[in-house]
Amino acid sequence: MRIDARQNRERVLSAARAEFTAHGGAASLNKIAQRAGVGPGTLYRHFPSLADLLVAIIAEDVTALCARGESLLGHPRPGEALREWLRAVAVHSSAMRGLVAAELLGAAQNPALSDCHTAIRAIGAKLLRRADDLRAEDLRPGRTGIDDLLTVVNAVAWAAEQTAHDPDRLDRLLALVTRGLP
Amino acid sequence: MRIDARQNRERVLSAARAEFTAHGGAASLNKIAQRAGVGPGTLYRHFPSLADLLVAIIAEDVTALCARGESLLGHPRPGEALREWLRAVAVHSSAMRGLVAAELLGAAQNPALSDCHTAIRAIGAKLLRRADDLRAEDLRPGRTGIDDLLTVVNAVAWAAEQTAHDPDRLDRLLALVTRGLP
DNA sequence: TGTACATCAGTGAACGCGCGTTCACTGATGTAC
DNA sequence: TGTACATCAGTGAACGCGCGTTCACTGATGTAC
Repeated sequence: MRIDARQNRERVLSAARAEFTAHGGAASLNKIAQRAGVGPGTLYRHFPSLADLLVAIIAEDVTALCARGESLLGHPRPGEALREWLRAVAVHSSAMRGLVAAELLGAAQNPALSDCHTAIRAIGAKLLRRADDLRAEDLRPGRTGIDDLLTVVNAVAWAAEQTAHDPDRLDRLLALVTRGLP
Repeated sequence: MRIDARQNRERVLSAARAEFTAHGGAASLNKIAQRAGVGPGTLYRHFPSLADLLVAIIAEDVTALCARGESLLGHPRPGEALREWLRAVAVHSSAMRGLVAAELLGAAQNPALSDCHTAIRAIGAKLLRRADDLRAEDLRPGRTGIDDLLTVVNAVAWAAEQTAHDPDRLDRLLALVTRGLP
């Protein structure tokens, strides 16, 4: 890829993050291009659809999230590891006015985002199983599955973004929601 | 109010419910008018802004929700009463693709919706306090407040609407979230 | 009860706007010699 | 190393579209006599 092309791609991604953060899902592609200092045609050359743009933005974070999860698999206290990772998921999902949470929950409709969702789910399932194993006597059919757990974490991440900003709220809601976990 | 005016008002409200249910926050006022069989001017005469339309729709449900809460204050098992009412809140908030949940969480920005939010909060606080009182020995500074509780309930109601429809999901998520409540 | 009229709700074409998207043209980059 | 050229990224005016919103006009309703 040509140097200027790569630079423009980065500038578009950066502008898109800013616009999505400012306006959530109502962000405009023309304004993203304008903020990036490129013409709309340039934006389209790099990202044929809005979904491509979102995937590119989200994918970077998801990679980091999965790496974090992998390393937490070696944490001496599995329950704590799970909570720490769920908090990282929530922070990630809070981005861009909760747009990330909304997209990930509806990821089934979008093949590219679906990969992100699958990756998160996989590492989350490992962390949850490891935490569960420590008290195997509690294993019961109805124990929380990773899908419901991630759905709830995404939900509170989104909710925390919808109201006036309160720095402690996300942690309070997460505590409420993960109460009863190993 | 003239008879035909009242009929049109009802038809607009009904069409709006249908359009919001189909398209969430992306519903179009012109299409609502079209579906109702009235001109756009008629819609504007009854509801000068989209917020007015939403408030009118939501307010009806909120009234019923508060009445339900009041009657549940006489329920012999306060904890069960609280859960039952929270489920009713969740069902209400799920309406229109989660738009109701989103609006109620951001209600602070909208005076009219804010009244709905306040009414719900008031009856919820009563139900929660009644449930808490039964085990007063557990009263601790960090016990869940009604605001966080309602936020979480709205959050899961919204989340349940974002994904493919699974009739059991809402109840599972609510159970997860209210685990640890009196 | 019947009729004439004033009121006000309803109409819908039309407006301006910003959106997503296209494409003929320009020009910078990287390469081959 | 220097130069000529082919490639392909960038440009941005322009398009069609559907949106929210307006307003001069029509007509139904309810009332007064």
